[in-house]
Amino acid sequence: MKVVFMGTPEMAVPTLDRLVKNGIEVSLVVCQPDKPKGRGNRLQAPPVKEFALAHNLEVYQPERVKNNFEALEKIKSCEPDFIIVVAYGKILPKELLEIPKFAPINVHFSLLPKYRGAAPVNWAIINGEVEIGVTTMKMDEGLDTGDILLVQKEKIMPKDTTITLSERLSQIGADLLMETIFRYNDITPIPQNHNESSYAPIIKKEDGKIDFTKPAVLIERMMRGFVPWPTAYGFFNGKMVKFFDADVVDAKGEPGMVCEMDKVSFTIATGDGGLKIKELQFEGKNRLDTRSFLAGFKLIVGDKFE
RNA sequence: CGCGGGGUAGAGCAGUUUGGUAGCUCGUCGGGCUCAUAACCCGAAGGUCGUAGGUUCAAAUCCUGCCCCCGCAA
Repeated sequence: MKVVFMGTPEMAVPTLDRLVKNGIEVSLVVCQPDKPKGRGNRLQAPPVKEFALAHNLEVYQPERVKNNFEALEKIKSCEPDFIIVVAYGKILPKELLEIPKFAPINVHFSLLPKYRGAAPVNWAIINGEVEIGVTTMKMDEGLDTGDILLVQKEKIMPKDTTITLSERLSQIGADLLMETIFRYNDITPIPQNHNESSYAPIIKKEDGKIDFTKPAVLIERMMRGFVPWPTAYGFFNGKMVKFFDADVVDAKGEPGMVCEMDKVSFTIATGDGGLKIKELQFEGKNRLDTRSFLAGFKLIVGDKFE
């Protein structure tokens, strides 16, 4: 069996790894171009590229795939049985989807038709869902609208973050994809019920900004759903503060105000309930547990986060 | 050379502007107290102040190179 793999971030790596380990011929790995990242704006290779290079797979990083004759020809020349797409990052044109002998297959990290789009894991956590999953589908031209092949559900645990949940889902996705292509001829594609669809739009920096007049339960979910980026953040004396972990507790007070404090923790009042902070990070500082933070920071009851 | 903050005891910080005794809140160890506590009291150990040079009678502090960490922007 011969495939072309298209994917970019960490979450796509386990599936590629599984393909290689199962002896599938991956004749081409397509991912987004290296982008300037971090301090110094150095170019950084996406995780899929790192993996591919480490396993001597050919890597191709077109700026765009739409109206890109070269890209089409390059993929076509591989004569793939399947094109496997896991979090590639771009909508793929019809001409590309028609290339593989059997089908273009997408591994999507939600229970379709719910949470179509770029950030299903983040939004599922933020919305307080108790269940998510992985769906493999036969791709069409729409955004995650293709016919469903296989589905695997997964529980969202109370302290799950996008990171912990993504790790699990990416492994589940790898298994599910293998099963999908091995059993492809026995699987009957099921059209999605488009009336029940919902979208998980791409996350913006601003989405992570905490509004302390909102309920504590929602803010706590933001802390888990917006990692590793943009994180749930607020401000203190003009400095950005990121919050990573908190317990929802009973508390009353002006939203944003520190309403309770001891030597190891402090509680911020919100529009409904309080947040007993357990882990946070001030701009320019390291990420700290609250106990360490309070050892060196003179915080008092009445101080206000915005 | 994209912008900025930082590296001081096991942790988190102050001290650097104005060079001159190593400080704070914890933790650790020993002892005491209490029905009890991430409580309180007494005592102790623990530092080549990131690193390499330079200036100086004297450097955590001033100058230069290098290493590492973090926030922003993209």
